[in-house]
Amino acid sequence: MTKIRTRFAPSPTGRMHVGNLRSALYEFLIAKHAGGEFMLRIEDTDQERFVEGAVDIIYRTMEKTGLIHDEGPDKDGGFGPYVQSERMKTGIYMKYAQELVEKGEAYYCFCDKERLSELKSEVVEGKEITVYDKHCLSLSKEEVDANLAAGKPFVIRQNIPNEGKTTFHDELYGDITVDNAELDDMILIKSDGYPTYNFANVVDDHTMNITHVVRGNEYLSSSPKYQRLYDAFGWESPVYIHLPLITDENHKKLSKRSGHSSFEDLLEQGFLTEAIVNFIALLGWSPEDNTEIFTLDELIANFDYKRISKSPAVFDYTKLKWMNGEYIKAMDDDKFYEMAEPYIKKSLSREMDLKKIASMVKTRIEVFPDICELVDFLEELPTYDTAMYEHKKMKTTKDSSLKVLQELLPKLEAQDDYSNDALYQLLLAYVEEKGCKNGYVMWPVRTAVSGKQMTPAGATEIMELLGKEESLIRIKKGIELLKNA
RNA sequence: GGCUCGUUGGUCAAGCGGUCAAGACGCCGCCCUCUCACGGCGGAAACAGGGGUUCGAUUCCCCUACGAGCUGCCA
Repeated sequence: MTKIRTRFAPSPTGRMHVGNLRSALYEFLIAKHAGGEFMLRIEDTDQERFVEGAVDIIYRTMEKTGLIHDEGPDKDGGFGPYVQSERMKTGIYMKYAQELVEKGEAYYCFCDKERLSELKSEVVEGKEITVYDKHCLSLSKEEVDANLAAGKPFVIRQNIPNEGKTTFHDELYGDITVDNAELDDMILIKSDGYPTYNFANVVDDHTMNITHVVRGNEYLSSSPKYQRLYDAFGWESPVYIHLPLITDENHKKLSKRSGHSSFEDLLEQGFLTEAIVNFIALLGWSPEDNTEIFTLDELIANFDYKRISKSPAVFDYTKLKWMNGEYIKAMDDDKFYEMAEPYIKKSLSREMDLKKIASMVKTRIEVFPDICELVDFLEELPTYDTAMYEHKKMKTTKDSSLKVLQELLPKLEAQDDYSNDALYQLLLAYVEEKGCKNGYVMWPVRTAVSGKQMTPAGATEIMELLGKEESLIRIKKGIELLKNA
């Protein structure tokens, strides 16, 4: 049995789309699960869409996510070059295209734009659909040579007969058969000399010994054409695994408009790399048991590609957030503090125990930017409505709150130890004295000291952070507000 | 329009002829509690429709509906 070889073959056109990242992940997992090799190939045959720096994004993303390739432009494994524009310079694509021409499986086409536009076309849903009429297939060898000698621009097209059927096999979808008449003579070599994706892909996958071709579902309907190419060359076709689409909440192909279509978008929104990888692994695949949290190594161990789903999956941002929260909660405190610190500092200029704040906030966020709105009240007491003092469950009213705060004020002024424990004891003693519920006094104090309906900490913890001076200022402010209410 | 693929709760999904149709997110309720969160417990919520095949269909086949993808000198 030969070693499994998969490849990730992105086009350097910008950010790393999550669909692409998932393809890379699955390609990596399929290879690694079987102890095989995972290769990176850059498909830059479209010079128009090439984006400067996009290749770096690809490298960076793969390194960050841990999808380490065994071979690629930066790691020669003997199958290079690994960049299609460089492969083109070796003449490989033209050589194979000409082989097909000789076999009658492809032909030179000299039709210009004008002629092409005269072809009968049909407009469906705003899209123009034209089918090439094989006009140049009838050109004689002499005519072709003459045109070539004259330097006439040309493309090379695949010659697909109008009769018969073509079948290919997909591991997930089974055998798929189409009438050849449905397949048009696609272009193999463009007029700029570059191969099209369709052709380069087949030539490269074969010459680079790729055993399993893993790609998005959008290629399913053109696969018969690729199959014909393999057959024409007499090459054994690879194992095909087409992946279900990832869609947005409207069930449309995930696009930039969604705001979270790329890996970089998600990082900017405060997601952890591990959580993102974990989440997208589960978009279209599930393990035998109900496990949902996986490290990359665990994914490698458990990934069985036969369990990949066939139907499209909606990218559920809410669940991603939940999963990110799970990763945050599982993080050790030092690591969490390190990552949380910048966000805490962003909304706090006062001197405070940042570590304490970090630990308070840890179980309350899903994404790091959540921290800001959680701690902002520590910086400055927000303006708040005195209606907040009324709480049914705590049995508090504005009047009762005023009374509690007024009675507590002298005690708090006399108190020097503003540690959480000491403060808590002090308030508890007052509760016992009054014979009321804890909340009856905690609620107004917390409200006065935070100005918020909910906080990531209790009243006394907040006072500890704030310190005596600021705590008293806020409580007095509360009393003022209640008096005027 | 044609072709291809798909269709289990709102979402991710298990299921691969006989189940009270898992689990997770989200939602709701209760408990815990110095508010919220965490944690614990519980709840509502699904096999697109119609024909077959079968003793028996969510599972197999066909049709319809719906959805998506492709139909580029883009990948």
